[in-house]
Amino acid sequence: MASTLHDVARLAGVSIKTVSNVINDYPHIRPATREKVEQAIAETGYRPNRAARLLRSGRTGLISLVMPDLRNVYFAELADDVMTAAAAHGLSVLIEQIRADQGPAGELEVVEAAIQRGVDGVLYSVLALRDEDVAELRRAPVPLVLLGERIFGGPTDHVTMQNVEAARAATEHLIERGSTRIAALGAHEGEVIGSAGLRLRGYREALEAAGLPFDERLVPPGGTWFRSDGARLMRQILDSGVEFDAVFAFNDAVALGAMRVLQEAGLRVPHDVRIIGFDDLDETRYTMPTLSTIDPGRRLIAETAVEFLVERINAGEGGPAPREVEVPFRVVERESTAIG
Amino acid sequence: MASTLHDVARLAGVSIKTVSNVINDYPHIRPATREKVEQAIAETGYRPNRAARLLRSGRTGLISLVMPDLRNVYFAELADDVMTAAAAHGLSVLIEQIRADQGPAGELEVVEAAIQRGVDGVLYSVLALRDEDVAELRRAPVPLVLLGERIFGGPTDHVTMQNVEAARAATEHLIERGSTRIAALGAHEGEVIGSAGLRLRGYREALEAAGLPFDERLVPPGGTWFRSDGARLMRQILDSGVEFDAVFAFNDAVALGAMRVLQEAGLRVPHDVRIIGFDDLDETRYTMPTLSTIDPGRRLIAETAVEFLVERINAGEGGPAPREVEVPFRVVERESTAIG
DNA sequence: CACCAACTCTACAACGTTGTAACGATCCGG
DNA sequence: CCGGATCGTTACAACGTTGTAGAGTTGGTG
Repeated sequence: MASTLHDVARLAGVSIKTVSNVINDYPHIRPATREKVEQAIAETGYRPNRAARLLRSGRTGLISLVMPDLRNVYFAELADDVMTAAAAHGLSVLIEQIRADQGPAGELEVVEAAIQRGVDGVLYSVLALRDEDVAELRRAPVPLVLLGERIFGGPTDHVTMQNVEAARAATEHLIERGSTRIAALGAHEGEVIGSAGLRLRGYREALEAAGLPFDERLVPPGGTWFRSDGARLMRQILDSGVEFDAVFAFNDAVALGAMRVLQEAGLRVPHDVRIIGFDDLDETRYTMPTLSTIDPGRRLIAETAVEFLVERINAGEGGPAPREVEVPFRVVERESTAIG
Repeated sequence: MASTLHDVARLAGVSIKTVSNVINDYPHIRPATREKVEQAIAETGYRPNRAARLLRSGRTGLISLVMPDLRNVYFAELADDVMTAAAAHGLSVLIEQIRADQGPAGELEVVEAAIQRGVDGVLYSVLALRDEDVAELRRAPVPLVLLGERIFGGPTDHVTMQNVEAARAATEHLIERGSTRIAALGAHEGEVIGSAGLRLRGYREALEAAGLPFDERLVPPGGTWFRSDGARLMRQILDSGVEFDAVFAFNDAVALGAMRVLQEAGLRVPHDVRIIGFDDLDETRYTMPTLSTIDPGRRLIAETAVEFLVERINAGEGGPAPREVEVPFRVVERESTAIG
């Protein structure tokens, strides 16, 4: 059985409060007493009971991270970044996964369940939530910070990447190198405020700015952004016979799936088709060829979001007005978009 | 402010204990009372306080999963499987990461910290722990189940893959196809009971059985099994000029890093060099060429481990003697080891 | 030397929950 | 219709910790 303050106090011949004071560095303690207590602590192997501490302070030391499937490497890396940032604040992370097939209602349920778990706060990387669902979040009884999507004027803090600008930059990167028929892989039909919608917008903006036409046949909708989706969509385009000389994939996994299909079809990257992804996953440095991509500032997103959440937790009810932060992105040029 | 049993009790006009009884499905409650209480719970938005529960009863509905870096795709997929299995038992999973540079002492600290969090049990996927450290685990005050490594006669339940046998089968797979100079990537110098040591043993057994010599130059030590390690080790072998016609990588990430370097060097897979990995990651189906690998039975490992842990948690102090389970593996043949 | 301030320590009450023991009410068999 | 068993509910204590209030001691000042 683990020892408690009582055991230590008995052994040291003082009250439990004095032991507590020693542990919490209360200033007014005679050196002799402190030493006695410290010896008793060492002797009993006392460790403070976390549950009791938390009960007293009303905290759990736990935050939830609600996000899509960990099998998606981007989110695994995000989870890693969040856990590292949380650990720096002494927090543990409870991960709750959203499945793509749940839809907005199911997704809100997961968030709800995460809150029910009894955590100090929730980080929420939106997957399918729509603008009109956001109001639901207002009722959350714990601090909530959104990651990764852009929802304007929401009731919560919000840390996001520059989806539109980055997608535009990726597309421009291809255009600058001479590509004019650029396929976009990963669009979701009808979606506007999700990553898919925003990246599609960036893509269209770049085309427009360059005076290039938008061709629906180059933007087949559908997919959950796994490698297999990239492969499927690429095959679909090849089979359709539509002409193209570059690919902007909405994430790296899709890009890699697509690249595989291109190579299988005898097309050379970047000679016949240039391709750029989005996310800057570790593995994009080791593929054949290496993949150009967008570094969306994932680590900074994680750190900022945890920072905000901790602030909100400490602030209690009040706190600053909802903040909206966009972290900077970077175009990472590698072999898959080289000229020639 | 979050509501408590007192608030609910006041609203429902009963004692707090009755509310507690309703929540914990105590059988003897009048339907009318139950309904009153449930309505009050809904009205107040009451959520049990985890810390108080833990303090009183020692249960939290939380288990820890201590494991290496999520960036390692194998572990991300394992975490997913564990979370799915845990959810089926109504448990939430707290993930704690071990860093490779922490060493055994740091690793035990993470396990210790995980226990301190106040969880009902711990799943522990060993990274650097050595045989002599295992004794430390005996003192764990909560049930603990080990995953993935083989440590004989430990004090805990243990669910593992057939590292030696699978590695041997992978090597034999290459030998059967005519390879005789097989490089092994991912060995850790001096390690014996970790995955690296066991897979190395399987490799050596296969060579021996086939009457092939063991050549140290084909087994460069070092690495944390990321893609970059595979690339580095492969480059090292190429630079050394030693002859080889096949590669057995100790995991898929290493295999993919190595494959990239081979192709860069103008070697064709499988024509010039055959290559097989280990883990059966999703992406091995989409690389160019597709990667032959070992399916180590990851999902079954996760399910079995959670099963064992739940049993131990419910059994309390006693329970069955420590169990040792090995799940079956499978050689997955793809393009990278084709003949010709 | 009286008195106030600072120092050192302690008793007690909470935090929110659940186990224990016990209460009155109801039901059943004889 | 009485006595014991069961039902439905409650008061109280306890889990291990920390905040509050205050007691006793020491030291310095007028």
